[in-house]
Amino acid sequence: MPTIKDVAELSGVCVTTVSRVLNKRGYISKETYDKVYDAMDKLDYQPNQLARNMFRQRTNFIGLLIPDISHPFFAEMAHHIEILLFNRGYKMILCNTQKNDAREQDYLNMLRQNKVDGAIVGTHMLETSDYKKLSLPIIGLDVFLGDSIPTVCANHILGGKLAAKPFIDGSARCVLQIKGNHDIKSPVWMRNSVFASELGEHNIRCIDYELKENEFYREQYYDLIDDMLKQYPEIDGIFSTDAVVAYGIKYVLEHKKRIPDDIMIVGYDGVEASKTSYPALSYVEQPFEALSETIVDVLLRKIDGESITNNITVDGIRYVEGNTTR
Amino acid sequence: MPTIKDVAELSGVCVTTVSRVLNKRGYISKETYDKVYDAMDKLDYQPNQLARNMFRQRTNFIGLLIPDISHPFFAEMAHHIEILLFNRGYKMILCNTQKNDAREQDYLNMLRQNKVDGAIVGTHMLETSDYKKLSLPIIGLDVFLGDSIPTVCANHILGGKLAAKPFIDGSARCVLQIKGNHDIKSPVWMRNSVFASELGEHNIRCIDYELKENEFYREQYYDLIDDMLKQYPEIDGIFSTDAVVAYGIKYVLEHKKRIPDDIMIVGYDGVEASKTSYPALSYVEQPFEALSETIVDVLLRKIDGESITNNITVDGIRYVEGNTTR
DNA sequence: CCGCGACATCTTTTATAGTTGGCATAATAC
DNA sequence: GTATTATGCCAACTATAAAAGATGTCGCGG
Repeated sequence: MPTIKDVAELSGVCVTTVSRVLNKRGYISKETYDKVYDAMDKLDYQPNQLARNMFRQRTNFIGLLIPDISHPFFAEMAHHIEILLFNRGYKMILCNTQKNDAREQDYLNMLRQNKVDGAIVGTHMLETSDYKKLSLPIIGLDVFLGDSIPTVCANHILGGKLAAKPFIDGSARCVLQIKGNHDIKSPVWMRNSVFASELGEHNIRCIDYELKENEFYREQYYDLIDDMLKQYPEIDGIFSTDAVVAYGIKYVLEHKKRIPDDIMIVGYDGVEASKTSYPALSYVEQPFEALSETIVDVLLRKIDGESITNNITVDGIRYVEGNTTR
Repeated sequence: MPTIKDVAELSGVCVTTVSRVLNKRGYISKETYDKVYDAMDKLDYQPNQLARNMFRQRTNFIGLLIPDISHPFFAEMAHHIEILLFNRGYKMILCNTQKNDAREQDYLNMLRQNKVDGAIVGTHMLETSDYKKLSLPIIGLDVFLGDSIPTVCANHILGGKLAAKPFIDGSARCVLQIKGNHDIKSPVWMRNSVFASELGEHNIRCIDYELKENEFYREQYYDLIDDMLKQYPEIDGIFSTDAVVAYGIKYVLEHKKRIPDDIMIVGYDGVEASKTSYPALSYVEQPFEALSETIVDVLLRKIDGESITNNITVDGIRYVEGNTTR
């Protein structure tokens, strides 16, 4: 690989002059400029970013720490975030923690050692103090990581209300709510409590099932729904994320119950699965683009030195009516 | 951020000794070793990888170049690849090209400039020469990138045969095959030609539709199926990737046709969608784990200097019988 | 026509944070 | 007395950036 030195030699100037041509700094004569560019073309020279980064003390790398990229919610977020970061000159290091705290710690150390400029964190098994001491611009995606770290999330209070309404309007009597594992401190659980209390106000029974920490493998969702519906045959509604209710629809249809007549189903998120289901799923859609824009915007502002510590709720969550509700 | 110098001062030894402790090189007494580690703990010291990488001339970074992480096939591959890379001490830079050649070129330049040790490429809009001149260990994931770059893929010839069999066994008469855009040089198209010729041998008509270059937005699949089924009402079978046939099932059910009695459907890939569909999809499953293992293994061997240029077909593709075939 | 400042152009030097090799210098062990 | 262990010191090295310095040219006033 040619270095700036090779370019300097070939074009007959000193290294600094080449550097100044590259960075458009100081005075350069047209003649020198052309000579340098000719040499760079001839050598197919690409400046070494490692050296640049070392000097500049910044890398334009951003870490994305999530439990699992194969989960559609995170894949969708990663998709949008990557586009926005790319457009603003940043590169993304993908870190899947697999909900494993050792991996999470390893990745955090790696990110520090590699001097990433910032991180977007959508998981945490570690203590908030572990994040605080990173002294790195961080944004929490749907997770609380401590006082000084802003959390960006959709309006999950409204989300919970929107999800409850079709069950209320459709006169449900007993709704199964399958929730994520609440050991993680996250604003998304708001939707679960709001959902339950909204139902309660209308005297609709709400059966809560909280997924265990290791119950995030999606193959387990089907069996879980089987268990719950056998234990509570009176259930006539299911509310959970798209990924879970996708198995719910399959289960209900396979057991010859009618949707929405016998059982109503409402999803949360608005990923691919909600668009391909038949009957068409009624779901609460998260504002993926707005979330991503806010996250990237706030993170880059933090990187540029702005002090932002307050949590941010992004508007745009909405209910999409399908045929799984009455 | 503390540097190796700070650690040296606090522990009362010289920088060289700290470096020796860090890299387990030369003679170090237990006493010094402990002193240095104490100081590192106190300072919360993390070695600067930029400086290390610069000296070592390698970064342990791998670029993953794919069209779109929100596509379930790539999300699933990325998931497995990331785990394998992490376990072997490598980090992943995620590069979504969005099937845009300018972005692809930008990303390739970035990867060179940042001195990644290698790349896994699952897309290409550029010329093979653009990849060749990178002089970087690269593995093609389901794409041909030129003579010197090995391509890893599943056995798509067998895949095509497996996909055709249920249509033959179920006495289909006219099958719609929706194919990806063939402008990209890829071994996956083998399945399409094998599929068509297998059907041909049994006098089953095969209507091919090739997606246009810009027709990879999944929202368009539904309308496309609508068009095709209206144009050819005699169609009694559909074969395409899971992502496409997910919309196919929805469409067929919405139009009150019966699956598999009126229309048989077979998917390809074996992503999440194939597991949640009702009726349960019959599909050809790609060996995601074996593919990922081979890709990572071959790439890391190339990085370690082995010369590997031959393409590799991974075994393990199989047909999973569901209820969308007779 | 000379002196001086302003400006253009390019070079020298130092810095980024770590690794490594060579060599010097002890102390300890056998 | 010599081999081994342990550590320090210095310089060279990775590829680039930038502050400071050197040199040259030009215009203008005296």
